[in-house]
Amino acid sequence: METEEKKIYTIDDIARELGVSKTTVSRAISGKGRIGQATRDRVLAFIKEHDYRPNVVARGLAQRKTYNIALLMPKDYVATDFLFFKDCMNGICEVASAHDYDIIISMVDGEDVSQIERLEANRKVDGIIVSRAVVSSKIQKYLKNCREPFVLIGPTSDPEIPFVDNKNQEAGKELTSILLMKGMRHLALLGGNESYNVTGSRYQGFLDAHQELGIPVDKNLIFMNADNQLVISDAVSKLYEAGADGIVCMDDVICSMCMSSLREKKIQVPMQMKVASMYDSKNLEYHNPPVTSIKFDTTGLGQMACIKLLEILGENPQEEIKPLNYQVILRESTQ
Amino acid sequence: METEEKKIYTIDDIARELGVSKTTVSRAISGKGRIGQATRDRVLAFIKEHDYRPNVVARGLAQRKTYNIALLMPKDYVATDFLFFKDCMNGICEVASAHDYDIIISMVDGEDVSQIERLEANRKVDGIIVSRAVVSSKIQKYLKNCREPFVLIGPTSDPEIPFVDNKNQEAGKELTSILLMKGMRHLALLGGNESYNVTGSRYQGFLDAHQELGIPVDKNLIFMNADNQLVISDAVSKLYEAGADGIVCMDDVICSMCMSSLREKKIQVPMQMKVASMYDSKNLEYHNPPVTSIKFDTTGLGQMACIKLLEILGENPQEEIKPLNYQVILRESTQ
DNA sequence: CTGAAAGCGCTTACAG
DNA sequence: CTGAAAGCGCTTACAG
Repeated sequence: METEEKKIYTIDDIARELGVSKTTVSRAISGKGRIGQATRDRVLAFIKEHDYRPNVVARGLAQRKTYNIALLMPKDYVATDFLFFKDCMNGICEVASAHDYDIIISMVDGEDVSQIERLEANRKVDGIIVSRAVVSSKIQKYLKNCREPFVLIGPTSDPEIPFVDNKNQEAGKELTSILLMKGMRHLALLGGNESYNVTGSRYQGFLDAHQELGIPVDKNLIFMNADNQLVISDAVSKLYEAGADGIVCMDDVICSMCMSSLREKKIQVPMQMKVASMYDSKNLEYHNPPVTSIKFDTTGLGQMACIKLLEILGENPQEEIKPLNYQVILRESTQ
Repeated sequence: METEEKKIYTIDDIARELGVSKTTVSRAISGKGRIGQATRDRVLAFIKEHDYRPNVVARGLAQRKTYNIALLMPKDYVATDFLFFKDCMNGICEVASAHDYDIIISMVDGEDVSQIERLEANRKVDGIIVSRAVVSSKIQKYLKNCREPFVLIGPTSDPEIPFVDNKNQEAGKELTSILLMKGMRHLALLGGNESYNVTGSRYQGFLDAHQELGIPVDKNLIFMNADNQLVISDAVSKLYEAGADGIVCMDDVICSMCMSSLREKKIQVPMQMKVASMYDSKNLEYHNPPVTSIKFDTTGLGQMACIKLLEILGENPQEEIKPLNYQVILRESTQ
């Protein structure tokens, strides 16, 4: 009686074959509404036997949901961020699919909001996850006027915006503490752009460690907005002359530039200068020498972002909200 | 009269306000079916004025389409592939959104087909693009039994499967030929992971060039699975001692690691050793010296994959089907 | 050229 | 506990 090798059942087919109403079938599947145990079992058995899967799109239309989540990614990003995005996406997809949501990706070109407009107009998603590096204040402002709920990955200064972020301050403190405990007394800091929140958090962690151990911070060894080779090269010369015994870099890119400055100036690492980074990347692992750094749980970050969004969407994610954690990895550069 | 600041119109609202039937509105929008010019203009004007956008999900349900395309990505991939996936995704998304399709990503873990099963069961996509590195024969077989149409990015030996691919073998042959014609006679090869198809194609290109020019290949200079700094460093020492006069690296990451090994060992490029890469990246361009390599049009590859799938889905992509090409860029490293 | 009606495959008050 | 009916927002034969 089947037309093809494998018939796709609808809820109507099932209702007819079982001699019940489709209301009943729907209830057996969703678990909502009262239904007799016997009836439910019959329906469920039939469904299992015939491998019936409800049409998610039709359900979505009736419920005014899509079961899709958009992930905003930057159209262009530097190689260093690759690991971050991959791990993050894995985390997001994992929890999304566990809740039968799918991820629609949208590539955002700089501050161009046209792709976001399109997303909103098409109404194919229930919410948006905005990944780090897409988050400019212009984009944030645009999103707030959107009707779509959203979650940011990365810091935000706007208290109304839900976000998830790494424990930058705690991690920065821990890394710094370890260096201090290893005996360094004149730590320099190469900080990133001060307009980023993450810069502030990491800086604070650096200060916290000094304070806790009662070791003074030498302000002359602190260089913020060190986001290009020239500034860094200059800073490295100065801090070396000022007698620094170690350099804490706020991220892997700064650290790479710092390492090549040191190489250029023939300052030996770790003999003449220790180096550590507050953000890990494969690069640092393979540097010569390998660089001590903090490894964040990026997959976990993606998971948390998705969980948070699902909560906003009214789902009840069963996943435990584990605090995001990190590891300090001590490599040759601080030995 | 509006409940919210911005009312979302449905096709019913428009029909009512305009005193026509929703059939008419639908026709004005879709352009299908006969409709008077005057009526159409009225409808279109109203739509524009009120910024009406049809509900894509509802349309999909009626048309039995989803306007979604799945992109299968490997859950884990090495750094080497990062640029490839990014560019590819950009190309795919570009074409897709020009045709009002969205991309749903699905992370495939090795040969685990459960994510593909889920995609199929949920019926949220009209077709699938399978990116390189996901394509195992097991996955191919599974997909052929799926009801979803699909296109592969990367090579396949199955003539029934639609695919797009870079001309890896031809390009590898061309690059190698040029080096041989420049007089090198002892070319070493640093190859990637042998489980990837692309590794085989590039290796074959390397062999083809030698064969065509009647120059023997020295098997002692061939190192496969050279995907980390240690292996590469070791290989570089060996091939140098074995008298190699040039190194062909299968991709940009291998090449970067190769270059830093050479620098460490104080082997001068290009004086003592020529270096070339079978896959370009910004890195290589900015290396010191800049490295000769093959530049593929990866964005174009993604575009073609999407165009091909859209054709299979019965769309009429206006994009021109330009043959995928590559450039050999000769830089200082082989001079 | 235009419209009433049925349908896509579900959900969900409402009534019994 | 169960079902008939209306509805989600569209499309598309069919009839005029």
